[in-house]
Amino acid sequence: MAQTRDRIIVATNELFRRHGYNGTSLSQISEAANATIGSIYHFFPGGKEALAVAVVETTGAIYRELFESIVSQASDPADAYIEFFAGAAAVLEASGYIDPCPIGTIAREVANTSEPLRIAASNAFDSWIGAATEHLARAGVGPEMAEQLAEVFVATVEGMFVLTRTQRSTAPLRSAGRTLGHLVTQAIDEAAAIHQAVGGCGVDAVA
Amino acid sequence: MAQTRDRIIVATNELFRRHGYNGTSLSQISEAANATIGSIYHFFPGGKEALAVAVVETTGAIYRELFESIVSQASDPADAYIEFFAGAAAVLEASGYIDPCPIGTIAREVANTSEPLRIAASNAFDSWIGAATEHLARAGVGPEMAEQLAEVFVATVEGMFVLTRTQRSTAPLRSAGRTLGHLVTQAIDEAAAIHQAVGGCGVDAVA
DNA sequence: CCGTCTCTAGAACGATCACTCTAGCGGGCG
DNA sequence: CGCCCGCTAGAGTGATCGTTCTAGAGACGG
Repeated sequence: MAQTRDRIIVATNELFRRHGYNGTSLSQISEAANATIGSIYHFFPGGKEALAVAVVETTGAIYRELFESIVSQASDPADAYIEFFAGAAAVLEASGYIDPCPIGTIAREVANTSEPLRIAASNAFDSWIGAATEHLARAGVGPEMAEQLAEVFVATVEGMFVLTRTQRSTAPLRSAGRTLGHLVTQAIDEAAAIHQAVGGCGVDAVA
Repeated sequence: MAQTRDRIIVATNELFRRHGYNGTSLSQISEAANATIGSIYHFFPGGKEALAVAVVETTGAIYRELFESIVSQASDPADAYIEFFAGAAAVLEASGYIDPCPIGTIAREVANTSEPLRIAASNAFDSWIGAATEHLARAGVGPEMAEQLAEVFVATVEGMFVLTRTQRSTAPLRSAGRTLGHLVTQAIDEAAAIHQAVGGCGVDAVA
C-alpha cells in the first residue's frame, strides 16, 4: 500500500510550494498527509532531506511531462511556449498565487547547504532544458542556439514565478510567454535562412 | 553609532543569500555581525521580520543603483544588459556560487506567509523594472514594449540566479545576457522603424 | 492459530528557535 | 561631578524543531 507514500509526497509538495523547505515542518506534513511521523520515516529513512529529494524528483518529472504534452499538442513551436506560460498563469490565479514550482524555492534555499537536494534540483532543471532543447532542435534550430534558448526559457519561467508570486499579477507572465514565442520563431527563421544559404541539399528540415 | 545596525544588515544579507530566510537564525546573525541579540532587537524592534524588510529594502536600492551605474557607463543600451549579466556571473564565481540576491529567495519563501516582506520584495522588483523601463524608453523603445522587456529582464536575472546557483555554471547566465541584449537592440530598431514609418517629425530620438 | 513482516501510533530526546527581560556599561550634557 | 539615555550583555522563556524509539495493529502464508 504505497498510498501513504504518495499522500506524503503530494502534501509535502504543496507545503513546500507555500512555505519553502525550511518553512515546512514534519509535523505539518504529518498532519496534511494524514500520516504519522513514524510513517514518514518509514518511507523516507533519510528524513526530511530524503523526502525533499523525492518531491523534487517527482515534481521535476511531472513538469517535464507537462511540457512535452503541451508541445505535442501545440499547432506551432512558438505557441507551445505561449501556452506553457499561460497555463502557469492560470494555475497561479486559481491557487491564490501559491508557488507553482517547489523546486526553484528549494534550490535557492539549500544550494549551499544540502548537496543531495542541490543535485536533485539540478537534474530536474537539466531535464527541462533537455526537453526544450530537443523540441527546438526538432523545429530546426541549431543545437547551440536551441540549448541557449532552452536555458533562457527555464530561467524565465522560474524568474517569472518569483515575480508573479510576489507582485500578485500574472500579466508579466503572459507577456513573457509572447516574448519567448517571438524568440523561438525568430530562431527558427534564422536557422532556416542559414540552411538555405549554406546550400539546400535535399534534407527535409521537418522530418 | 549606527555602525552596529549596518553590521547587522550586512551580515544578515549574506546569511540570507546563503541559507535563505527560514534557514537563518538570529543567533547566527548575532555571531556574524558581532552584535548581541539584544542589539538586534534594539535596532529592529519588529524582530526577524522587520530586519528582513530592512535587508530587502537596502539590497533593492543597492541593486537599482548598480543597474543605473552600469547603464550610464555602457556604450550601447544592449551592452548594459550584457554587462549586467556578466557582472553577476563574476560575482557568482568569485563567491563560490552564493546567491547574488537575497530578495528572490525571501520572496519565494514567505510570499504566502509574511505580507510586509512580500510587499518589500514587490517594491524592490518594481523599482528595478521601473529603472529598466525608463532606460529602454530613453533608448527609443515604446512604453509598453519597454515595460515588457524590463519585466523579462528582471525575471531572467532572478531565474538565472536559481539555475546558475543550482548547476554551478555561469555559462547560461552570460549567454542570457546576450539574448537580452539581442532583444533590446531589436526592440530599439523596431521602434525606430515605426517612428520612421509614422512620419519623421523632427524629434531627436536620443535626447 | 501461530509467526512474520509491513506499516502505524505516539511518547520522548536534546537542540535550537524567536523572543523577552533585567542589569549595567559608558559617553555627552547639565 | 552626576544624571540620563542609547546601547550592550547575557541568562531565561516556552514552543517547536528533526529525529529516534518501542510497542502494537493488521494482513497473510503455512
